Amino acid sequence: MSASTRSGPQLSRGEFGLLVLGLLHRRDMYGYEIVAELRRSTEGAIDLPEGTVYPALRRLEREGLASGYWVEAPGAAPRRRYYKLTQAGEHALATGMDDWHRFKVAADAVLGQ
Amino acid sequence: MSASTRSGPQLSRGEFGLLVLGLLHRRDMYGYEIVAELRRSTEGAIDLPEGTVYPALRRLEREGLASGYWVEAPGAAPRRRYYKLTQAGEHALATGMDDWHRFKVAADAVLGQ
DNA sequence: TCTAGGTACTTGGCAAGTCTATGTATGACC
DNA sequence: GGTCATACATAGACTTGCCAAGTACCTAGA
Repeated sequence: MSASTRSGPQLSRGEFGLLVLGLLHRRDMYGYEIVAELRRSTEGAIDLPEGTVYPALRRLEREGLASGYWVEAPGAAPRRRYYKLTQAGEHALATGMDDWHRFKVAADAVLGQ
Repeated sequence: MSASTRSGPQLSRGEFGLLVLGLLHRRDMYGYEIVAELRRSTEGAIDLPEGTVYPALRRLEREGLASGYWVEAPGAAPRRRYYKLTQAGEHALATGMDDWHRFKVAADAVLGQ
């Protein structure tokens, strides 16, 4: 045997899920919009493909952190699946931001700022 | 098709590899020492099990970012496999820290600091 | 002497997340 | 009619992270 007892989650897995939670905290959004908004607001620094975002949204929904609903788009564009943070999602966001902050500080310490 | 051309790596992939590179930049280290040092210097915020660190070291070596060498331990303790950053490793560290910094800023912007 | 615990590395295998690529469908524009 | 943008979906590959277990040796203590 080896390795002591481990504690909380190690981040870096589901980090993108946290970002999505952060966006949904502002307002309800749909997948395609999230991709665009992420790219826009980070000036391309974070550029997640649809193949990452859609599964992430389904994950969040499956885990009860967000709930989705269909909205017919104006005109006759493709309908959109909007997602809304649940209360559990708000809580997970708070916890996740805490973890993120601790991780950031720790990583910076290791990397020499 | 969709989603424009993607650019560099998205970080959060190989983030732990970056931390290891950061440690090796200070001085040559061996696996068990890295586990302990990471835990110590981050006050437990980053606590990687051996099952994560040893494979990571092998990965770095396979990719030419670090080179390993055996050292007989003083006394008659188990021998240690030390790792040293290669030039490519130093370069990858610099690039990785750049990416990390950009990611951090972008993520904080999304999360509202 | 027997046991426990620390050091140190290794490996198998699963679970999960990410990304590429591709597909569907629609409407707008030229 | 062809192209582009919107919008969602998913299969499959790849990578990572981690648990769990094992090997081997040494020291300390009962």
